[in-house]
Amino acid sequence: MKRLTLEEIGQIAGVSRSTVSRVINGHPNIRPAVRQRVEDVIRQTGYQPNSAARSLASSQSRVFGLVMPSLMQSAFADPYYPMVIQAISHACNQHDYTPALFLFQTLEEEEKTSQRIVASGMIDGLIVTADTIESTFVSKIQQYDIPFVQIGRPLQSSIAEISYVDVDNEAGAYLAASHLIQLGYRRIGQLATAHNIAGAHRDAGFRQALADRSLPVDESLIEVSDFSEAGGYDAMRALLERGPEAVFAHSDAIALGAIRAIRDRGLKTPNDIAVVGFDDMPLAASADPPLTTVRQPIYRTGTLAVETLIDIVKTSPAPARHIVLPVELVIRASSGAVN
Amino acid sequence: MKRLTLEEIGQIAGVSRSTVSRVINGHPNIRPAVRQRVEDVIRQTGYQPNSAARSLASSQSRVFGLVMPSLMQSAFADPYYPMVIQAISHACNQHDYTPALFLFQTLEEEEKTSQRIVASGMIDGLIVTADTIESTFVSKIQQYDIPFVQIGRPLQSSIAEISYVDVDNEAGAYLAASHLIQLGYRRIGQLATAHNIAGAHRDAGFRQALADRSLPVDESLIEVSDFSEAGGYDAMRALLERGPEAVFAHSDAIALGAIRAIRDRGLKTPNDIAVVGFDDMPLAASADPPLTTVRQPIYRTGTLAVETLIDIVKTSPAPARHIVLPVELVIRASSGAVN
DNA sequence: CTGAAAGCGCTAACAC
DNA sequence: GTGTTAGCGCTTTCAG
Repeated sequence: MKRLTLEEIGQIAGVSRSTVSRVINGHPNIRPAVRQRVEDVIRQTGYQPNSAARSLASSQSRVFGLVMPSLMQSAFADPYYPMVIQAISHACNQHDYTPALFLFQTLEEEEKTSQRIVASGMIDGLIVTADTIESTFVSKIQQYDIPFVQIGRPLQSSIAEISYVDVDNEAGAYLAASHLIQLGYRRIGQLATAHNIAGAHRDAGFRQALADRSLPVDESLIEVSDFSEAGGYDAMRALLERGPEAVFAHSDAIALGAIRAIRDRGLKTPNDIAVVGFDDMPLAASADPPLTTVRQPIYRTGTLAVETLIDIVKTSPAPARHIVLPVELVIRASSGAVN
Repeated sequence: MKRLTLEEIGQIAGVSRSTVSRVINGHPNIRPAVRQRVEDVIRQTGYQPNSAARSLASSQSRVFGLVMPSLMQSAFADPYYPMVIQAISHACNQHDYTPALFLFQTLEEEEKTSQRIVASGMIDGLIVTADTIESTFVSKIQQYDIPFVQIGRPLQSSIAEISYVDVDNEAGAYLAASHLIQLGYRRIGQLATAHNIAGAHRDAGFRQALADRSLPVDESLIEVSDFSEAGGYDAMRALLERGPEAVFAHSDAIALGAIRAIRDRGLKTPNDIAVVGFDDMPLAASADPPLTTVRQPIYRTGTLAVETLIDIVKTSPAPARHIVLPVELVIRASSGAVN
């Protein structure tokens, strides 16, 4: 079962290799009868073009890199990334692209590997999830002329020239905080995430909601957490000392940790302290109590990242694309709005 | 900043392209002075060989495919897969391989995409996590002559010719059950996973432990669950009707769900019902109560899968490699062995 | 509308 | 030890 070549397919079909190539690549101007014949041979032989030869001749690999820079390992505990990855994988399959995965655990690994991949022509474009403020990865790849889209919003300083797909974190936080305010809570805390841009936006939305009702922000009611359940637990324990009536958590995992901390303290959610999360992960609905949360379209984010990248690759050079997806508030029991 | 070629590097260094190629590929028999000169030029220019040309000439892509066949989406909720992926990614980076990710949500997607990748020569080898008994993916790729290793044990029927990396599920379950028996529990239940080979092995180990103490297995104390926390919750609720004194759960997520079900029923772990899990995920230690569980080396599994595959690719054709990693019982509060 | 021919950038005999 | 040369299998002008 030796692998066939274009030439051989041509021989069988009685045409030249150029014609076979044209058929495969969907060129117009092929006599229908010929096209038919060639397609039949391809189907019968199960022929698949050699991808290395294709890349070499066309300087297109049809491979996208999916990059998650340093320190993502912990974040991997959050189901957010698995979900994005699934979406990206599916979209790539759909469009005959192959997603290559690059996770970096150290800066050294990032340096060495990224150098290898961007310069070897192995990759047509990059999807980067670089939400950490400190990450320098994006500014590094900007120097190469490889197309890329970022998931999450870039730093303000370079936002104009970078394509991204993000959700409206600010509006989501605004919704969450407004909801709590409307329910009558006043001492509203925040379990916030630092070092990431989404967190900054959520914080801004939160503050805006309070400001719009002329409510002061009590800085002592803001605790910083990582994205884990355990982080939320610890942060909430600290916050408990200062007697908040309600908290807005920057992720569902954090919110779940907070609820556990509240329970461990002998208090109840939402009766004693109301909780709102962010994400609307599957477990939010089945939590105890079910979690009021800001739903963000995670899967759609991944899909759009791929589609945007394809678009950029196709029309490059192109102006940067900026996509911000809407979010919605899902009201459940944990905020005290429903029994 | 046009991309350089071997030829040009050779020109700069004053040697032929072959010599440069030899230097890059670490051939012996190069005059040290020449090697030095060439390496300097490469470093200074930041030259990276074109990977398509390399693949074409050498028929080696240095890309591995990481395949997760159908129905994995739900399993993705389990932190097991993210952890394996991280390990694989890291090991690939280490060895200058690129991991390409293939998740399949439908059989059709699996069919189309796998056909494309195995036949196009884009991939040197495959790492397959096909633990579902029903999966036909492995038997399909066996027909191509592409090297692959499976994570988890293959079906008995084809185990001889397939390379795999697995953990000793049977021994782990045996350890868990024996632990409970030694603590004096007799009505020991199981929250089992169906349709997967690891689950079958864990079930076997569980039964063996009982058999070795001449204890009967009460089939009514075995409930089937999926791998999620919610699944464990539901299964435990059902099991509660039949009054088990202890349960062995097939994963930590399931165990956590079970503990929640026990608590919701107004009972306590381990006082009323002891619980043992499997995996030793990070959250097992911080659970309430901390979870007694069987620790399996997930990260190591991924690393070994890559290293085994590299070994196979290098020495192909080669006899199948069978690696079974040991597990250990981690005793914490949930089994009632420590206060 | 189709074929011939010239590469794409590299590896690997084969010479010397 | 190092250079010369012939492909790897495809895309893409250029003819006709």
